[in-house]
Amino acid sequence: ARRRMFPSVRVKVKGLEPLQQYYIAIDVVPVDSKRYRYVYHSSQWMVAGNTDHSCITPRLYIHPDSPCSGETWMRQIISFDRVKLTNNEMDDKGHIILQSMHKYKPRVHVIAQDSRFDLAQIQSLPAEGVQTFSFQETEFTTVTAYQNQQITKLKIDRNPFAKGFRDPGRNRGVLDGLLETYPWRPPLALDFKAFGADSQGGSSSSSPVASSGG
Amino acid sequence: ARRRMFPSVRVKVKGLEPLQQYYIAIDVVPVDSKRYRYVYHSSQWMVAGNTDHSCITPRLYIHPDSPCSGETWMRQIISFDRVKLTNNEMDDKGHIILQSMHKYKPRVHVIAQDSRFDLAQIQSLPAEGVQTFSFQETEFTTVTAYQNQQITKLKIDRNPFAKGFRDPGRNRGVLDGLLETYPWRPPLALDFKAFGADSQGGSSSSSPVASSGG
DNA sequence: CTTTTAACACCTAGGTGTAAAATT
DNA sequence: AATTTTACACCTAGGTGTTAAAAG
Repeated sequence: ARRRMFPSVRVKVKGLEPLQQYYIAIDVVPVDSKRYRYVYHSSQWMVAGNTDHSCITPRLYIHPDSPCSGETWMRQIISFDRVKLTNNEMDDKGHIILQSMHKYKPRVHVIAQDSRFDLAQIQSLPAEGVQTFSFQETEFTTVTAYQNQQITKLKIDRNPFAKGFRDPGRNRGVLDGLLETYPWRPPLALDFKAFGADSQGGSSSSSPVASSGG
Repeated sequence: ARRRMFPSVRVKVKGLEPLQQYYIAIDVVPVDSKRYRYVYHSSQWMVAGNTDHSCITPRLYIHPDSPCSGETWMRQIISFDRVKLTNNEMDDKGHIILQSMHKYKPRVHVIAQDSRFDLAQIQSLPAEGVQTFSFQETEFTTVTAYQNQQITKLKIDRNPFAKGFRDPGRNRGVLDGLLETYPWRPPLALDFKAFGADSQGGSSSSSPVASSGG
């Protein structure tokens, strides 16, 4: 039970040293210690209990282009479209482990390569030389089955692997044309599916160090 | 015009420091400066001209598991099954560039990670801390179209992606059962296809640092 | 009852040899 | 004539939501 995160986190970075080498990584941290349930008739997530996230260290996903010069990182959009989420706490494939029915927020880390440390295979963040960014609009709620039909529609319309479920003809939403014109989706609060069957979350933005859903 | 190398080079390593980090890489060097042609009626390659290889530095393919501890490297068979060969001298994808109708031999490099050098993105071999191995039986001749029907048969029988060309029924050769019993193929001198249409070569062995075709 | 898992059809993405066409 | 390129059908490999079954 592991699926890619979709929409994926995409960022632009500025202000790096052009010749310095950097690793760029992503992790996903809990927003709170609450468990949520989706109330269908009011179309919103409501607190349904407590959970203790305190003892688990989030797994780091190193961008596959790492390490790379500041110049190269700044020249392109950095896309984390291969990040995989799982609800299996025993996962040994290095995927990001999350609990279903909880709220999370991705963080992007820019890590300057430093000869004092062996960053060759980073398992945890170094103490220095790290800058961390996160974006309110990328917050999401994990699920194993979609709770919200708009999410299902967004995924089917946007994820190339879900093409088989697209309704041919007049299924195109009002935003479709805009999204094809503007690669950066405007801030939206969205749920999205990620686990064996689901997860719910939103992602998109543009900022000093911008982030946007794929 | 780029294809995977098949059979792929597979090696076992011994004698590494268990806790030391190593990169393991492969490159392919010319066996001589001759151009060859295949003489069908005598079923052999014959010299057909000269070429100057002297000014080109072979490209290095770093094993995707790099860097990794000596302990981990020694515990598994190291397979280079994603190595891609091309005859395009302008290739900018980092694939290994070879000329058709020439003889080549793969080399495997074991590179100890050394904090004095930045091995994070190796383009060329460092001056120290490298051990290089190669195996006579992995020598091969590059082609763009198969010259030898036995090679075609070997590829179709052994390469999962060529399954569509397998002849159902009594197409199985005498070695098939053996090969399924023993993962290490005995030394064979073989041609094989690798370019837009072809390359010819063999690969297999068992040695202090063993190598075998996939 | 709510939530998770597993099998499934349907896709994307890419690795095969083939055969015909193009190149040299 | 020899060699290379291209389009192709046929595979492997893996990412989708769906659905029914399983689990809690």
